[in-house]
Amino acid sequence: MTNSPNCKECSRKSDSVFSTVTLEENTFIESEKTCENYKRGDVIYREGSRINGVFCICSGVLKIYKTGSDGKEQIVAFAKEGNIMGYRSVLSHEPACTTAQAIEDALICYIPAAVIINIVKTNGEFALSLMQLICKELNQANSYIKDIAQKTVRERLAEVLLMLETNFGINEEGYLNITLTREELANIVGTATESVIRLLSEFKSEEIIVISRKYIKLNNRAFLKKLSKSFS
Amino acid sequence: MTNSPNCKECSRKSDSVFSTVTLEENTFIESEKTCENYKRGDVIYREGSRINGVFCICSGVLKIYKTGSDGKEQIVAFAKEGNIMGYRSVLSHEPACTTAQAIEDALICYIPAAVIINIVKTNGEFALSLMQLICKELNQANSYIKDIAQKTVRERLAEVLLMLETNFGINEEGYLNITLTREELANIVGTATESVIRLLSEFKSEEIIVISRKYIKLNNRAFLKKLSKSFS
DNA sequence: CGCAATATTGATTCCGTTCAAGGGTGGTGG
DNA sequence: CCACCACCCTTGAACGGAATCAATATTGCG
Repeated sequence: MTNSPNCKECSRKSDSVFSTVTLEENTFIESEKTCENYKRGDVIYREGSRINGVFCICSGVLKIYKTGSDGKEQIVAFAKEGNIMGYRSVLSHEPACTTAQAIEDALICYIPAAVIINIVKTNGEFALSLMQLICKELNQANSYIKDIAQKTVRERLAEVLLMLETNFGINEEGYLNITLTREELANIVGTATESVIRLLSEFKSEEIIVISRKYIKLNNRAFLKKLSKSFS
Repeated sequence: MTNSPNCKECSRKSDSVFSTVTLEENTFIESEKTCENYKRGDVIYREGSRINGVFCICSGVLKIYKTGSDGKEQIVAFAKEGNIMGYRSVLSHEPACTTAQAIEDALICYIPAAVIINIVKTNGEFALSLMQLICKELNQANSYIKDIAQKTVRERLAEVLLMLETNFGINEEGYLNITLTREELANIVGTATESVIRLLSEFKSEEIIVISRKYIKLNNRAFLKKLSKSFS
């Protein structure tokens, strides 16, 4: 429980579903929500646990993953400022099907389930935009099923690097605005850590990327795009 | 355009989202919908094409797939009676992101986009149940990403066989109520046709399954379940 | 009946995993 | 302040699962 940010600010953030809530709904949310700070590594909610509300990210970055039977994580999404999480469990009254963990310090709001469900039922525009959001995620998930099934690890790594740039942008020096461990990168691509390391150093020696510590810069997007075989 | 089935019948079918539409909405849908028969192999809509309505399946079975850059299909879902398709494109006003093709002769209704969107906006219960449906698919998709990334082909084939039984049931002799080509099976599992054939004949010689032509009977569910490492 | 699609089996290759060992880095506490 | 420890990164070697290529066999439809 810390300094509470203003939801009206959040709702203006890019591609937030909350752009369709009315002023009074906004006020209602404000009055019912709580906020909390999380440190890198903190788990916001865990796969299998009960959630009784949704989480909105004011700042920071989370990874959303499923854990395999051998304990290996598969990252299925990231969440950053303006994003909403946990709606699946809330809407379906089911335990969380993923784990959400901070990879950067984060400030996150919590909105009780009843508030969200009420708005979904009474505000058709909000329901529609939330649906569009879920549909988009569904499409991305289906695309990724195809990619993991059909592409090589090299192709998928190229794709993931481009996705990270699109999703998180670059800083003034051109480096990706996100740092992941090699293991986390492997857990997105769906491969072994060693494979990611080998391929990154291949890309580096082919001058497709530049690596400085944990920071990565894409040097040849056209090549990566061609390699990734993604035409979106 | 053929003999038009009654939507009230459809809406009673198991797990149909239409169970939440009101009587008058139902009547409205009836008056606006059109129906069509499709033969095995017919494509209902193709990835990239525009759809201006949703499809409801009265009878028959479809495969929903994405096509990779080399033309290989990745099946991401099946649709059978009571299911709805194409809502993603309708809700988001985007081209279809998958192809839907009949693998059994099918009778399919078409409901114009405006009708569905109108009901979503005005009937909160319907919006909610449609959302729950999409969320369920999203969760299944994310689970499958993890599975393809982490499990062996053998494990995934076991999982797919169990899924087919759950989804389509068995006939009086215990055989799966669906027949797929080996290639289609491979396109679900995400592997090569030859690999599926080899593994099926392994399962057969281990007496885990029985194969009679295109028909498959699961003989040892417990073993398949253990093998698949799925605990759902 | 004949052709085309589907299924099967074998041989070979190779991509990626696994196992192993060593080097680097950052954070913490004495 | 720096020494130590845990964690992360890197590289090498060997193995193995699955893809690919190739050559039939079988099925079922027109």
